[in-house]
Amino acid sequence: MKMSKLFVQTLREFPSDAEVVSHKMLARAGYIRKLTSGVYNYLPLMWRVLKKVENIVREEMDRAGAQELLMPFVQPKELWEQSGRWEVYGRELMRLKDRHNREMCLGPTHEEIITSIARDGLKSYKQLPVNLYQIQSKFRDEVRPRFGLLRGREFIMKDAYSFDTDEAGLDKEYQNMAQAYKRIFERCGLDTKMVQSDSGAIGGSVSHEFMVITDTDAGENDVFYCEDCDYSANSNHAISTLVEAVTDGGYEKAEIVDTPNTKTIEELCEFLKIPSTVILKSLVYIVDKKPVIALIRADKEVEETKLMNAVGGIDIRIATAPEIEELMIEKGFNAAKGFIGPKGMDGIRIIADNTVKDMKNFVVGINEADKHLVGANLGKDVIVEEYADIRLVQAGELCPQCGKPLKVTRGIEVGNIFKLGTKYSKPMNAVYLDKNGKTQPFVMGCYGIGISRTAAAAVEAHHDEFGIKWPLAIAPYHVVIVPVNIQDEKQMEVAQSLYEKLLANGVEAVLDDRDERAGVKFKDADLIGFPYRITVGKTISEGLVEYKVRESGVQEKVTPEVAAQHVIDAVKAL
RNA sequence: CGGGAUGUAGCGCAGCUUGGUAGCGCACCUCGCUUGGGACGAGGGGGUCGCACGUUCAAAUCGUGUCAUCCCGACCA
Repeated sequence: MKMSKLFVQTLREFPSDAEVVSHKMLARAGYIRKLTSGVYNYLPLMWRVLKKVENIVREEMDRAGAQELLMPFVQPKELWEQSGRWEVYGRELMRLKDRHNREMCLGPTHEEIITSIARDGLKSYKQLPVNLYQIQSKFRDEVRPRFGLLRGREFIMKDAYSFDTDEAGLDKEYQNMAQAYKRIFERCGLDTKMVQSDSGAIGGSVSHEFMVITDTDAGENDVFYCEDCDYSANSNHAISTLVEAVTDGGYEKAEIVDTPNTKTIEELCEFLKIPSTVILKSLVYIVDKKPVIALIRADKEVEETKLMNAVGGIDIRIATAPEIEELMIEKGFNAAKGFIGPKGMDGIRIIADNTVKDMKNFVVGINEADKHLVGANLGKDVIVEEYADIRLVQAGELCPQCGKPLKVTRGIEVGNIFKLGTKYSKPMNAVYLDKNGKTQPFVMGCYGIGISRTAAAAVEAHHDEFGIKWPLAIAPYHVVIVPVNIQDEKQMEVAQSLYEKLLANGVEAVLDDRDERAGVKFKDADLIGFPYRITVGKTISEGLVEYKVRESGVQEKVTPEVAAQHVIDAVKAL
């Protein structure tokens, strides 16, 4: 490709609406252009990158035995009613009506569709196992799209679905996919961590996420991991062993004491001269529009997804101050934000974290302003009927596998694998006949990779102040050849023949034939992120060109033949 | 959902307070000059100032509404 013909416009400045690196870089370097919130045009450079990621995914999925197909973007309501998700998926599901007023949606994922395909096409155990996948645009009407391609409303995803006769078969395929994913991300030049995760709205029991580790805001997930063993988990699923702490308040009897102006845990600790580990904290959440009280040791935080799962809900948020006051008044108390407690909250579901079990003679709110009950005990002063792990792990707590302190980092989720079991096959009556002629529901798994997110994550992981440093395997082009002065016949001649030689050897090369000053070409090359650059300049009089590696910054003066060979070898090694 | 901010040329912005028929930098086109890290000079093309209604002789500018975009928040007791 000649640079003069390449459809790209680099900008001098970062667009004002971008805040994360990948969004800034991709927009400024002319890869993407926003059409509307969370929806982007993939310009030619971007499309080349996306196709490369897709092809790597395709090759590895095929190698793993999966078969590609393509399902529709528009889906009928009826199938979603069969799975029960039409009601529960919420506003993220983009719904629309056709001219006959029939309700449809834009597919955010394809469990319903693939299950209907399997239901119709897989009749016998002899046809199993099967793994079907597609690469396609998805639409999710996010509450707040941001971070460019990392959290778009429309994005490209690879989604695969496996069908097995039993759990053992599913386990095997799950491992098979985990291996395929490792190869895929490695080939894309990404370091990923496979972490345990909650299975979320998609449902099912076991799941793992593949995270690109980053230390920026672009990583929207907290990942807890152990450096001494292989334990790692998303914060919504992580567990830990607590460091030992004082959980006995030491009070000799239960009594109500005045605790003026102690609306926060810190104020209460200071006033009573006690550690927060002997305070029982009461938090009000609204789960599926109904209040739920969560009890937890006050030095710990509640993990909302865990709480939601414990309750069995599908939507959760912390209650607002007015809602809390309303609840207190409804139960016959005066509004006293900061002093709420479980006592007298009849009819409200109360769930206590497991940390509460060990607490003795503790301090707890009693729904009265400026007062707390000290020396409280379970079964007497606080009645708990439901315990669960609803605690957010904190760095420094101990690894559940080996007992060493856990660390935390941020991660970008680029892939996930789920064991669905019969979550969809049962309600949708997707069954096959087993050896005994008996109908059985498929045992399913599903496996996703965010193609566009993977590309953006690669930029997050590989860039510097000057621009993108694409891994060779997913770079839009492998190399740019820069003749410093296109008026110089010798330079152009060498550049042109280098260009042709590289093309002939299967290298994707760009010849920067623009009549621009060298600085402009270098800036653009760095911004766009060509993995290699060959500069043909003054030193051509000595028969030398400059060969430069974008990733390392290493450059050397070599003959055109040697420079070409470097690139050809690198590309062949892919 | 709540709060805040912003919509003026492809991108980044000024002009708005104090109404008078739109400007700067980059990008783009032409010519000259220049050619190793975003040169310089001259000339040029491109905008119903987000949209609607209103006030006014006159609206980018004032008012109301609306749409869009971005950020923050959604109370940890």
